[in-house]
Amino acid sequence: MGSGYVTLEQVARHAGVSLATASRVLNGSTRQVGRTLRDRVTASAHELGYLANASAQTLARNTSSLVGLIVHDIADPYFSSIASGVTRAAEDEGLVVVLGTTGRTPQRELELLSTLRSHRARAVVLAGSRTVEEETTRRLADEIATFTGRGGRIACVSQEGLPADTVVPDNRNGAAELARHLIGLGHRRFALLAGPTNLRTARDRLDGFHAALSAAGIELDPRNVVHGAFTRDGGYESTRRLLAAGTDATCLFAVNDVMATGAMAALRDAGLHVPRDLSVAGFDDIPTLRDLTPGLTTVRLPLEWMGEEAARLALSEDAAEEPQTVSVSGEVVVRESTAAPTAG
Amino acid sequence: MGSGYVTLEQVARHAGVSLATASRVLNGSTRQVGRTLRDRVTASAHELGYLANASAQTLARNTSSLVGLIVHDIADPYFSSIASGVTRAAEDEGLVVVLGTTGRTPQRELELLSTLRSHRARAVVLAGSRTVEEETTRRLADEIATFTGRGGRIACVSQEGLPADTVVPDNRNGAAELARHLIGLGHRRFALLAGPTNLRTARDRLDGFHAALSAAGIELDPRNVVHGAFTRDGGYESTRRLLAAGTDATCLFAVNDVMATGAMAALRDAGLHVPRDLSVAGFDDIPTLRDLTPGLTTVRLPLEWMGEEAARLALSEDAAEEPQTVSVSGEVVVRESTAAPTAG
DNA sequence: CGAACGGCGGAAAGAGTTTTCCACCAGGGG
DNA sequence: CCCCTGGTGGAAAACTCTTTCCGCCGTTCG
Repeated sequence: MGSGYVTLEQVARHAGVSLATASRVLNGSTRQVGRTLRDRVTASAHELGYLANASAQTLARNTSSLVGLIVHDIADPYFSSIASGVTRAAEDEGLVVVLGTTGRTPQRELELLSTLRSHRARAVVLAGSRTVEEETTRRLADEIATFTGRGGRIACVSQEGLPADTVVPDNRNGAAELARHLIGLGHRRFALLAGPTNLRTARDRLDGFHAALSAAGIELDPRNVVHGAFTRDGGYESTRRLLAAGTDATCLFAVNDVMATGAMAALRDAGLHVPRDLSVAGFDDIPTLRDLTPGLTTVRLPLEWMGEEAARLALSEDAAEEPQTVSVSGEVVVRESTAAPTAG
Repeated sequence: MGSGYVTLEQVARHAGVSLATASRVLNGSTRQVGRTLRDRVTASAHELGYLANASAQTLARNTSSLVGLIVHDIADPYFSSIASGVTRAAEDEGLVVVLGTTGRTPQRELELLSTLRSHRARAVVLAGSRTVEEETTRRLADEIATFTGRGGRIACVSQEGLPADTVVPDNRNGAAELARHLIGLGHRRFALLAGPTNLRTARDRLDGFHAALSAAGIELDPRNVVHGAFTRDGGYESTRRLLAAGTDATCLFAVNDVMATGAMAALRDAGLHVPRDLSVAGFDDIPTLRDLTPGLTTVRLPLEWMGEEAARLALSEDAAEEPQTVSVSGEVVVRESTAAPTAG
């Protein structure tokens, strides 16, 4: 019946053994089966083309081989790098990755988590920065609690403050170190492409940058801080607004690389030369963007590694009582998009 | 027992109805349930926090809500763009995407397909070019036949010749059109970054380009055709070899954008200016690479759309007897990386 | 030499749904 | 007044495995 699928029972019958024995030979590992029967079963299974029904196994074992991966947008190289690490780690363990994309909708994130729960996913990696809004964070925390309460494991990338293991880049220090480097080049007037106001990651990078400026006694003109989408086009748009309003900055810091890319495009379109007219720096060191010219000065994050590490955390058996946090520091990578400000 | 999960039976008992009724209210749609009981059931389900067990449903219904997506490398923007389209289409249907990465190993591709079969995936999208090798293609075709024979559906992106629906870019014509444009600019001596010798996509683009040259009476110096990996680093390396051997070409065509990116980097490192010293063109129009400078002349493929379309094909109910092929044509996009050859 | 034991095979009880069939009830036509 | 019909609820089989428990056999210890 079952649309042509061979069942374990058929294999057992073909081999002349019981269901239990067939199961023990082909899947279960707990108990030994005698050489003779073992061979008969494997031969039958092979001959009939048996393939275990994963759903039935999940149901019977009450644990699946699924690992969830939730990202905002898989086409964004930031997330696809993380995804690459996650899949590598999961596939190493013989697990299967379920990919969900939120499109940056908190509601969708909850739905996905619930779907994964209904599939009894063994673990979930949640990538993508949280907003600072109380309400959605609380609901997400609830959903996470339910998930872990049911025996699932969760790890987050870049989302501190949730009740789960977390791999979190040191955004503040990375941005601060970058700021110090730029100050060292001689810059004093900065413009900031700050991203969305409510995005945690954006805010942390901003804060770190700002703190370093303050420490150096540098004021930041509020008109030089412009908010916009966390995307390439957001960077482009923000930069146009900045230029339209007129700016005295000699250096522009975009809180991520894709925004910086948009900024460079906008500057180019405006006939400005980087770094001669304006220095530009980003954050993340997206691999695909390493070939931009001029090369983008940025803060390198080991994105694939972060994905791998998150997956490892989520899959580790030693369920620590307290959520662990792995902090990863960024490394300032100096390229040609930044230079000393031209005199004047 | 079941690690805290609420079962349908508990809901039924709580609502004072039978299992069948509860199932009909909460999941099945075939039959009507009276208003009173319906409300009681939904109320109980909500109160107890019921969430259906997807594995049990898959088992009982004998069809799952999983859609497989197999790519070579999710960090490659080519694949992540396609993946973005596939996930969008799948999520629109309320389905869940299972992501598998092959690392370009044919063996791994077979394993993944088998895993997806064991999960009773409803459909699979297979992205990534095939090699021209008979043996692996045959085995893949076998596996695909088994899959579809069991009621699954498969669609391929960019892999003609398999027994499945296919979305295939018109690589030959795209490359030919690009060649004609370049010839129109005045180029006569071309160098080709040809990618791996055994990769179907690479070969088709090569052939199309070559055909257009021949049609224009242009000879291609075999020493100007260099093979290498289909990656950014492959492009870099191939270009270095080309330069080391010395070349008289005025225009370099890389069979995909990421190789072209590597080529531009290598040229830059060699102190050559694009397009003054050498024009460069690619293929794909990867979104993330649109901000390179100089802008890369290339052939645009609607990658996300191709992923969506493949998913739609794989999910369409009207299982046509014969595999369908959707051909998508590329559009030459002219940017600054190509120019007329400098006199001399 | 009897009893305890260790190893291995099988029967059967789940795991959580869906779905088929049957039963019941009210209403309408003969 | 009886029978058939249409609508609704329930009992139970099915889906495919895993795993517990039980029984059998041949050893080995006391």
